[in-house]
Amino acid sequence: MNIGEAASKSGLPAKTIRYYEDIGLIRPARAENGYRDYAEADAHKLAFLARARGLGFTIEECRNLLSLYDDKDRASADVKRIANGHLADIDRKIDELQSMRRTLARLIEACQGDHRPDCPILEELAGRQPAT
Amino acid sequence: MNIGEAASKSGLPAKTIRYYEDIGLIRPARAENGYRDYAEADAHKLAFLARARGLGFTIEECRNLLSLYDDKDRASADVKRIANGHLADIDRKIDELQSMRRTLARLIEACQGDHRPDCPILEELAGRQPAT
DNA sequence: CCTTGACCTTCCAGTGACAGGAAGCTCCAT
DNA sequence: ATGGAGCTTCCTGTCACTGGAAGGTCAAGG
Repeated sequence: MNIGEAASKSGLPAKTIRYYEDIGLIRPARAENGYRDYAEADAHKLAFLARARGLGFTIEECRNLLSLYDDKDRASADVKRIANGHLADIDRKIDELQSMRRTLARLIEACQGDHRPDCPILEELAGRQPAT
Repeated sequence: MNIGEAASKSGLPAKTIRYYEDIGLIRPARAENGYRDYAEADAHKLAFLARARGLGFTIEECRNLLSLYDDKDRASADVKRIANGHLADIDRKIDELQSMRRTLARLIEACQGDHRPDCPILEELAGRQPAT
């Protein structure tokens, strides 16, 4: 199948699929006219990549997951290790965002938001210690 | 003061401070020897930027916040609007991460993580409907 | 047979917010 | 005079794409 069909089957934009080829994630055959020619297995891998990326795995993690997917002698422990690493990344990001959220919400709460210039948000950004 | 001192006062790397100048966030004077020469007010602005970036504001939001900071006739409503927009961004990111987290944690839970190849994580990425 | 338009190809540039490093200048202390 | 720290500019790379230009290919309709 051509890239357009692979794109609609996998849910990835054609541009992205070409990019994945550039970086060596997938290697489709070529038809005589030079068009990329995706087998069903390729389309499955693309959908696999789409789901893995949707869970936030990096491209390198995807590369590793894909090679485990291809390896029928893999150990599930290897997959789990990658997933646990990614889970830890996610937890770190969530913590960071929640910390930002708390501070920001507190400042917004304290700000009148009217026509006057006085603003606790700017004051804190400017370095004034927040009122305890 | 030179860039090194501005860096240690603001907590930003010198590289970052130069970058901020490149994109027009801050415009320090220049000494006769060509060195950047930061006034106290510049150092305060850099610290302001460091805190705003630490709360996750984008550079463009920082640019707007900084111009409000400079504008003694600002309306606090304008600051609050920017902050609320950013809060909404943060909430969206948190939601997305938590959704990833839920799926990932469920898959990790289901995976034995031993020497055998059977792996619910790979199965779901490969498109098998998860057992309900 | 010709045209039209959809689809495909490659290549180049830009995104956000920096970080790393090379080559060279300046300053201060010894 | 010299050594080293600190400063300068400029170029490249990061991550994961996205947009666009210029041009080749294919199937349908006139």
